[in-house]
Amino acid sequence: MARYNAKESEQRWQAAWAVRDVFAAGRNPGRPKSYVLEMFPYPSGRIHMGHVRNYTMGDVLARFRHAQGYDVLHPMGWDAFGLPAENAAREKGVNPRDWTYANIEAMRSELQAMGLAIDWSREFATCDPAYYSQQQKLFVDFYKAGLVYRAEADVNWDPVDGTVLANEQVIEGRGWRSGALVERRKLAQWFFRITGYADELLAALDQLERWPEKVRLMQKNWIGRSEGLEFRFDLSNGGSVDVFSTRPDTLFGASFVALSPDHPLTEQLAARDTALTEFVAECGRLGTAEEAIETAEKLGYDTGLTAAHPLDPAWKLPVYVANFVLMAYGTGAIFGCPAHDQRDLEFARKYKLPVLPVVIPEGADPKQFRVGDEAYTGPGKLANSRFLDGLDVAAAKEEVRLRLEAEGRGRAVVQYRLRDWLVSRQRYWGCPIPMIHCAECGIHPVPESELPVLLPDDVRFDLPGNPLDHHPTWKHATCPQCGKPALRDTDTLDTFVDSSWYFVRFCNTAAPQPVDREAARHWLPVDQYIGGIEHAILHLLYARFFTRALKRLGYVDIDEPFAGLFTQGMVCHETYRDRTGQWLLPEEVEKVDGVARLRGTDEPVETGPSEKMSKSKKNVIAPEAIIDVYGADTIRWFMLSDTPPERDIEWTEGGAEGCWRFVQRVYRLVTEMEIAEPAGAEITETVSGPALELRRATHRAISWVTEDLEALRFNRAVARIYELANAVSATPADVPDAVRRESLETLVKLIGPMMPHLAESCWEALGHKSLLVEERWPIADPGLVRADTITIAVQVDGKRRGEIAIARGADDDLVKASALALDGVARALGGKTPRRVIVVPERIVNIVT
RNA sequence: GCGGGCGUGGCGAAAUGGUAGACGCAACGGACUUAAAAUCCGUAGGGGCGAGAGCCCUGUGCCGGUUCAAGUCCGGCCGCCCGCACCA
Repeated sequence: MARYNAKESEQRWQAAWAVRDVFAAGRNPGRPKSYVLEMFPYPSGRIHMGHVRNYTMGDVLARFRHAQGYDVLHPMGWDAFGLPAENAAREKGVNPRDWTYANIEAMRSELQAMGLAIDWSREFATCDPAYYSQQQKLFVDFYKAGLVYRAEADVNWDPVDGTVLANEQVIEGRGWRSGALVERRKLAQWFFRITGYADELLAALDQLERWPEKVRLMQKNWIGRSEGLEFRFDLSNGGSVDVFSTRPDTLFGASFVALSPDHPLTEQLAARDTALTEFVAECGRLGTAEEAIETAEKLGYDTGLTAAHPLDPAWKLPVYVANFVLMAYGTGAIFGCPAHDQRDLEFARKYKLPVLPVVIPEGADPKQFRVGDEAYTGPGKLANSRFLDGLDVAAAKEEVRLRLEAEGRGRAVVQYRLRDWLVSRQRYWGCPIPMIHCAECGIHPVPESELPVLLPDDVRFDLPGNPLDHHPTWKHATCPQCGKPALRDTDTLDTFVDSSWYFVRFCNTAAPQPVDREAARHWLPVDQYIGGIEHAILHLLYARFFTRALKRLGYVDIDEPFAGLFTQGMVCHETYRDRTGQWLLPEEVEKVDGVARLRGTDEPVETGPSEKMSKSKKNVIAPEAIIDVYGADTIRWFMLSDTPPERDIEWTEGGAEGCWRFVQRVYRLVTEMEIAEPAGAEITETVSGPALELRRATHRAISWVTEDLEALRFNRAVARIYELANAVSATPADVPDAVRRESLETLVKLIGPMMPHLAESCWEALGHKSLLVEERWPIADPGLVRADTITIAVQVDGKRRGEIAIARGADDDLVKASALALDGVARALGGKTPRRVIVVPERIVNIVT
């Protein structure tokens, strides 16, 4: 029996594709283009199952488009800057660059072993000077266009690692690597002005029709737009404070003003008030951990100041410092209206402040309406509010706005939750920020003629802090303005900057400027982007911002980088523990009659739920090991089968074996069915019976698989292919060879994008000299997709009582008569006369009594 | 708390309002084999009747509704998962 040798075949076909350079992104006049991209990997050292799933899906789409006659751009690169390389340097004494490039080598060969249809000529790593030097040019362009600015900001400072951390690197108030309590520090840092695009980024979400609704919603919430009024309270000390409110209509329900502990006025007051200083420190200690926030009591400190009500200067409100007021949102100060805001209510109850309802729900009596434990936030009519009484909420907001604007005391503003993007990192292994600080004349960009600013190789990692900063010579430069000695910026850019435009660079990786405008115009936007949901906000939002900024600078002419986005699910596996509770690797466990034991022993093993593969729980399977045993096609087929691509998939040994069996089965089908008809023969005769059935199954499969691949429903495409394989297996011997050849060649072509090596071997076994990868996608014959005899169910009162086989397009009366003639129908009717017979053509008959 | 998603056989799952469970995994019965593996054929939601062909009842988290017809639409519960979270 012919056995398919995956290892041999895969190497052979990968070499054949490379020789013909079939995946080079060509540009042929008249052909449509398709840019297929998966999120590029961080070169951690080994590919994992998540990569395999991600790149398999993208590869299927790229190959499918290629077969359909598109010019396909399907590139690969490396998101190669970042902390792990530097940590490896600190821990193992290796150079971050050597470590990174060695990892890239290892991972590239693993990806190549998967047989990906990638244009490797466009490969680059973000740590290549050729890439980051272009990024430095972009940074300078951004700076000149006012898209970059430097400002003092409260940042997360890790005192052990001696660096700023991104918000996502702070876990429960501690640095993710050092475990040290993160401090808040005021530091001068570089920011990208993403908030300038907040409105555009929000509005354009509606146009991203081929994005998951979930991601659009997450971005919408993250941007967090709210409209309101910003206005001034005059204080008893002669000063004033601005507040922001989305509910200015409730102004007559105000009972206090509250400042953030970080508000400048708080600082000013604390300088002369040690009790306040202590209160502020206590607020700081409570931290930002989520549970702390959830359970934290509302705490306030009465400053002793009063604020004059903006609509009645005689009315004085107490001014508190309150722990729940955030400096980072609005103005860092609020007015409290306890009746209509839950937080304000809790605060008012604690400090015995008035709770006056000013919005009365429909039907309630303004004199009777009271607020208990829950603030009323719904609609209603204003009351207890002087000239606002009787207005609805919207009208009252408008009235208050007009009054305060007329007095020059307030203005309508739009607030966003989104903050500007802090891009400075006190780290070595990143793109140096090309700026020079001159003590004499200020901050200047490095002149273009002096770019790139290269990372030095001779750095020490045995000292805490930023290696660039304590390098003996690197930071010393000359001021481009006045020529005096000056200092380089020793910070590097957040690695999310690197990944915000790599997809643009792929259009022409050799361009001497950041973007080859002509190539970018041709290939962009990315038609289908595929990656994990974990990037729903950060990377995808930054890349959207970057694209708009690049457009403003004239580099690209699109607003949105990714026309289609698909977020795939995670790869999971059961977890195992031994008697002492230690995690076990799957290969340390064997199952005998469904009972898990430590391999080669009687030691019982506790099997846990299927969870995302992770090193900490040891429930990982190395793709390399699977490819080694079964080959790349088997692992690819597994990733596409059974589970819808957006859901989490569970890796099982049994499933992998099933896929392997199918690989063998297809090969057997092709090699064992003896076909006299030569390759390329046409079906000339009209066929009937089983031969016609096989032709129908073949063309239905083409139609369905094509639709499913278009919609990225890989699991359904797989099921359709199994159906076709089953139909081919069941073919009687007397079916003409030409028909059998058609079904087998179709099967092979449909499998092509998913299991490309197997498909090439089968194509060859069918007598072809060409490469399957250069063949066109099959086209279904519509006449064969639609059967001319169809089976429809017959119901009596909605219950199925039989079925009839009838010609497509048969007259309703004939359908009705055939249905009524069924034994089962007569039995169910039991002599009753039908009141109605509903015939839905080609669907169903329902007889109603 | 707010927002979103999901509940279908032993498991992963299919199903434009129209025959629920396609397809796969696991399982069971049989064939082939000295034996095993591989392969092939067959069974299979649950319950019942029948020698059998087959027939009947019931079934998509729970309760109700719309409809000739509901896994699918509507209302109300229950459970799980994800995101955000003192955002004024």
